[in-house]
Amino acid sequence: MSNPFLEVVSQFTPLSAGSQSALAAVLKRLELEKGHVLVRQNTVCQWVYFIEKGLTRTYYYKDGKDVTDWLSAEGQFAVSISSFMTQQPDRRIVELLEPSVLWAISHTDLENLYQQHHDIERLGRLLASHGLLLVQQRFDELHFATALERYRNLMALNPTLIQRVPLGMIASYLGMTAETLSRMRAQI
Amino acid sequence: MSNPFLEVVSQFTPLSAGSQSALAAVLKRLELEKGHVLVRQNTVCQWVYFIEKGLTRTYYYKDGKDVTDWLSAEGQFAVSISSFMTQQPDRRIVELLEPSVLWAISHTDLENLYQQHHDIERLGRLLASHGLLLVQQRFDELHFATALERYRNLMALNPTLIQRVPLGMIASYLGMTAETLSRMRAQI
DNA sequence: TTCAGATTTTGACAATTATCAAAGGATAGA
DNA sequence: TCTATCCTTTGATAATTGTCAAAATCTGAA
Repeated sequence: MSNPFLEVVSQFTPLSAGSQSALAAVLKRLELEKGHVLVRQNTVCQWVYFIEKGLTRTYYYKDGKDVTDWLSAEGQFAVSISSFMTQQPDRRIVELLEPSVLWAISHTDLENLYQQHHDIERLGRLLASHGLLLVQQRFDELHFATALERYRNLMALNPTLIQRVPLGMIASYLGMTAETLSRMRAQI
Repeated sequence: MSNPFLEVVSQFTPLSAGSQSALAAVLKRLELEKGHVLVRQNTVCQWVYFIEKGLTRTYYYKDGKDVTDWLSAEGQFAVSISSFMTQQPDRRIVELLEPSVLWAISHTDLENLYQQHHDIERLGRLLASHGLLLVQQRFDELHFATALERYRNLMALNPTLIQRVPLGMIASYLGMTAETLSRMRAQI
């Protein structure tokens, strides 16, 4: 199994040879430069992207201010979740923070695969469940943690992100201003 | 289709007659009094509950303080999500805020149904996806909204909750203290 | 109906975090 | 190498929200 996407997802559930080749047949490999926009504002997200190499940021504008919603790196997925799931436009923008190698599947292809392969439908369920847990973890962190606790948490769980992503975006990701994060970093 | 659970879930995806009866065969109807604990602290959540009538609260203790994580009413589900999905103990407690009529499915039964019925696996995927959207909505709200915005949002989206749930729990659900919510309510 | 206990409100004050502004550093292209 | 631009830091101040305490109100059981 030479495809990194198949390697990662088969850790969620084993896939039959047929399902693997059906998936491989619709996967598109992309090499894109830093700054490339995967999903434009207020459009329908038609693709889900698996990151072989690189880094993506999902963000939106709230009252004119740039809010970093999500960051994804190697082995993870980048997508405007609500838009992909509902096939409705969404304010979320997905862009590359680094030159990246991605594997893309279209919504249409994925729906067809779900219809035809029970094990791929299962994979979809497990990936959605896993995504739910990730969002819940971030929600918990925001729910009653101080700015310092949130920063410490990120340092513990994902220290490399702090080196790869500009401070202002990390701050926004953590729900605080760049000034607050800068001060926190100074006093640790 | 006289089962309220089947009526609601069939809005996500149509189920074959066989899948419907297989689901009906493992569903257990429960009538429980207010205050009943569905999921105890630090135990594995073995059941997912569909609410025909009533109201549940999911909460946990953070630094000795009671944090209301989620509220579910008629037509929704109550579960300690991460515990149910991972089958690991979790700090979340699920209790009834009102006398309730519930339909329960065990994790084991559900896994078997997923194996045997592609359309139930699909239902699971769609319910997980839908849950993901709900958590994401709450996350967005917490991310860069003020306490007043969050309260207004709840009044707009779910005004009945405010009448059915004690103020202190609503405040915690919204990520603020009871005093702050009380003051907000006074000045509107 | 009455009362004990729980919940909500109000007040005074403190802590946290945001905002605005300006200075200091880093970075990439000419 | 130089410079324009962007990013980060620092300072002063303001706004928001939390904490602690006490009073007011509500609720349910005897």
